[in-house]
This record gives sequence, structure tokens and C-alpha cells, in this order.
Amino acid sequence: MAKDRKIDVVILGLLAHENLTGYDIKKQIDGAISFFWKGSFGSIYPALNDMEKQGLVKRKKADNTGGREKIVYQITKQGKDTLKAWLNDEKAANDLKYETLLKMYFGGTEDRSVTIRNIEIFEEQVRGNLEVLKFYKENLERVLDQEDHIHYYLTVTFGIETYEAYLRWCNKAKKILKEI
Amino acid sequence: MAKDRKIDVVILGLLAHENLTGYDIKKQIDGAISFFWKGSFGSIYPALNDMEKQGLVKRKKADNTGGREKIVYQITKQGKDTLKAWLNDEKAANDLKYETLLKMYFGGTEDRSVTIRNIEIFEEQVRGNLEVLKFYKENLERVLDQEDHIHYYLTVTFGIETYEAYLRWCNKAKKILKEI
DNA sequence: AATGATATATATCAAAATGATATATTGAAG
DNA sequence: CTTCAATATATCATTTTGATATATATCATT
Repeated sequence: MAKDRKIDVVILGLLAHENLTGYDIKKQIDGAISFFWKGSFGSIYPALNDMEKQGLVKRKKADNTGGREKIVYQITKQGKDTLKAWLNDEKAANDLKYETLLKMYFGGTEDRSVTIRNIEIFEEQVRGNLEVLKFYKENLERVLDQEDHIHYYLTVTFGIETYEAYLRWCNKAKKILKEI
Repeated sequence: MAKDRKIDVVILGLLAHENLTGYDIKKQIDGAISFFWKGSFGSIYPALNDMEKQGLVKRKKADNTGGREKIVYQITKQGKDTLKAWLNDEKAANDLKYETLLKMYFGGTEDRSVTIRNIEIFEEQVRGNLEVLKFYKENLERVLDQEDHIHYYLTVTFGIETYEAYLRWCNKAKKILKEI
């Protein structure tokens, strides 16, 4: 059936804002996006080649003055249309893959201290991520006048709201395991 | 490097509780586990064959009296050891893949009504899921005396806590888009 | 000026997972 | 007595990950 490759819209979304190399795209995905989406070189580079053939992106004239090879991509009209269609499509796959919860679910065969330890590890991860998101939020609040920044702000507040919920759950869960 | 196949521990975790067929395993994954983990037939059946060769699971004597072919799997000592090692391993990959958030992040090129609509679609999904989880929770609260049930309860309360946070975010996000 | 470490940059590959499809049986409803 | 849904296993193309290969650029230290 083909064409449910999600990396395409991530690339198009980023290129809608500025021209980028595959390497740049990876860096952006690893930044503010990383807490709700991931992407590897192994999917980015093949997708860029493919999307070029489909006319969704094109190579910018190589302005690499002497330097090493570097392919800067630019979104095309067709690419913008594809992005628009996706944004207006009501389908949206929202998937959680939480190994920590698997360990909760299957933890009944081990001592409770093991489950408590797994909660504590998770808690540490979450605390670290929450700090980063709060830092992003503060910076964004100073520049909310730009349309794009409001959209980035939405994802950041989502992250903060959920990570705070995670921390509340960690406390409740530890209490349950220690008391019941 | 191999052997980072996560479906293995899901299967082992389920088989630690009772003997199951591949089809049963799929049904269980699609049940209470589904909101934090997914698994398809295309990963389950090959994994079962593989794990049998590795001695992690074995086929129960076919007690299919006349009926159609049906392979019931049982966990082995070695399988239990693998499960134990995984539960005690501090590594845990917790990944969100939320297309709705991608649409938030890249929504700046479209009219705000598009982003609001995407939030509303997400909100509906979440409300539905939350109802199911609250139903699970009520049922589990009646049987919390069993060790396993406490562990299932932990995952359910996680789901409720986060889905309620999602709904709070939906309201805030809509307000931001309508007011700023 | 040489060394070494890190960052930039593209590409490919094996392994894992998804989602779809193929095939066949069983059981219940009309 | 037939049709439909549920049970049951298996396979395949496509997508993604995570690792590795390759090579240049930049920067601090010696």
C-alpha cells in the first residue's frame, strides 16, 4: 500500500520554515521535537532522495564555496501542498511506547523493591526532561508574538503538563507499593 | 548487534501468568496493555518461533481434541530468567510518538482553526480512552488483594493521570489559540 | 606545525516492527 | 444451510531504528 511514511511530513514541516541539509534536519528533530517524535539518519537520507524524485523537495544550488559536499534542500509548491493536506487530515496516530509501564505491568513476579526502583529511574528521567522543557517555555514566552512560536509553545506546555502528571503518578505509585 | 527485540519480554511477561497461543497474546496486548504498548501478529509469531529455538518458551502438548491447529506456549525456566533480568535492568526506553503534537508544532502555516480542530479530535480520542481506563480502575479496585492486580492498577492510574493532564492541556491550548 | 578530539555530513545495512493480506477452521445467528 | 464474525497461524512489503562506514572541518593542546 505504501505512503504512510511519517518522516516525510516531519521533513516538510521543517523545510517549510527554512532550507536545511539532512544533517540539519536530524539536529532539529533531536531538539525541541525529540520529546514527542524521533527520527534517524537511516530514515532521513533515504526519504530526502525519495521526496526529491517525487518533487516534494529540491536541492538548492550548491553554494559550498570550496568546502565539503553538503546538500541543502528546499520545499517545493507540491511539498507545501502535501504538508497542508496532512495538517488538514483528521487522522493522527498517537502512540506511547513506555517500557517503564511494561515493567510495572509485569512486575508482579519480582519483589516490590524492583518496581519501586524502576519508578525512581523513570522519575529521574522525567525530572531532567521537565527542567529542559521549562527552560524552553521561559525562552518562548519572551517571543510569543510570532505565529510559529505560539505553536512551539503549545507542544512545550503539553510536555510540561504531562511530565508533571508523571511525577504525581510516581509519588502515588510508590505510596501504593509501600502501603498496600 | 541483535537482541533488542522488545516483543520478547511482552510475550514472556504474559506467559509468566498463563499459557497462551499467539492469538491469545495479541488479544491481551490489544487489551489493558494497548494504551502504552502495541504488538502485531507480524512480530508475535516470528518471535514465538525464535524464542522456542532459544529455549525461552516451549509448546504445550497439543490437547487439541480433533479441533483446528492451535499452538499453546508455555514459559520455560530460561524464559523466566530472561524476564527477571529485564525487570532488574535499569534501562527503559520510554517513547512518545504523537502525530497530534507534530501537527501543533508545524501548524503555523495554516489557519488557527485547523490547529484547534486537531486539538478537538485529540480531545475526543482522549475522552474515550479515559472512560475505558476509569472502568478498568473500578474493576481492579475490587480485587486489589492479589499482587498482580496492584501492578495492573499502577499502569491504569498512570493512564488516568496522564489523560486528565491531556484534557487540561487541550483546554489551555484552545484558550491560547483563541485569545493571544 | 602536528596531534587528536569533536562536530559536520552523507550513506548504507541488519534487525525489528507495522499493517496488510492470505488461508483455513469454528461457531452462532438468521 | 448459509453467511458472518471470531479464531488461528503465517508471510510480506514497507518503515524505522540503531549501528557502522567514510570523509572533511574545526578547535584546543602540545
